[in-house]
Amino acid sequence: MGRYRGLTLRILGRGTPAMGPGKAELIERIAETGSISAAARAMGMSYRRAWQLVEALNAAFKEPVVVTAVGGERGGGARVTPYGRRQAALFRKMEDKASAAIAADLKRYLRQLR
Amino acid sequence: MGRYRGLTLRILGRGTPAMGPGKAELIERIAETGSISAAARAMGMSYRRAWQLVEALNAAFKEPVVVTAVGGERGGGARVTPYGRRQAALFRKMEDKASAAIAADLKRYLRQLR
DNA sequence: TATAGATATGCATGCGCATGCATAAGAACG
DNA sequence: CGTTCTTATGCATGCGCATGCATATCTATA
Repeated sequence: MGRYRGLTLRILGRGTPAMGPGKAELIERIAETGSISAAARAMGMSYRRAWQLVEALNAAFKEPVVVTAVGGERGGGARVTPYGRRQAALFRKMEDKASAAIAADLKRYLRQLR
Repeated sequence: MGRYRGLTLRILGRGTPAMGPGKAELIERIAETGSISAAARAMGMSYRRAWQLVEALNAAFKEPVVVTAVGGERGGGARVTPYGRRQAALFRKMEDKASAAIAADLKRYLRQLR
């Protein structure tokens, strides 16, 4: 999982979430493992859901984020495009910047929680 | 509704969302209208859900965010405590700061969305 | 050729959650 | 008192969505 920051950031395109912690992690896991199913297993989510998230990502962005190839035994699989890697990395950077920008306020805020 | 920023910020206490755009708006509406039910109507949500969110808020924070009084015909209703007002306002401020901190990145990001 | 493992997709089942309805009880006002 | 409007709570119904299972198809390897 992404490390705990006490905050969640989500990017909305036309009201609907286009990128968030879940999709970012999925992209990173696919980049690591080279397959959607392995990434799904690693994250404890169903292959179906992971596949739908990939579909949503590719539909949301102007260029492909993940490209897939059918077949097993290392014949097929999924690769994150350089473009997709950039989007995931940029999202992480935005998370960091947002987190840093409100760090002081957030610290006080969290102290008000039971 | 809160104005569109292309982003959503949520504050997590122990992993569970303690404050976000929905709860913040609910607090603001209750402050305006003086009742949970009127706030719920204004937001198009069921009274039940609004009441549960208020319950969750009061449970999440160390001090009461909303205090209620039974009765109608302006006898009862709900008031947002000064403490609750501060928490909602501080959340809005964090939204602004986070938004400002990533504004440039976000602008480029949104341009990558279909 | 058989096997393993991957994408891609449909479908039934189930579960969580939101809604809606009902109810109780209280408070001000005519 | 009766009406109105509120908080507070329970409960049944329904809906959306995630899971799980099944299937089809494909690819490399043994």
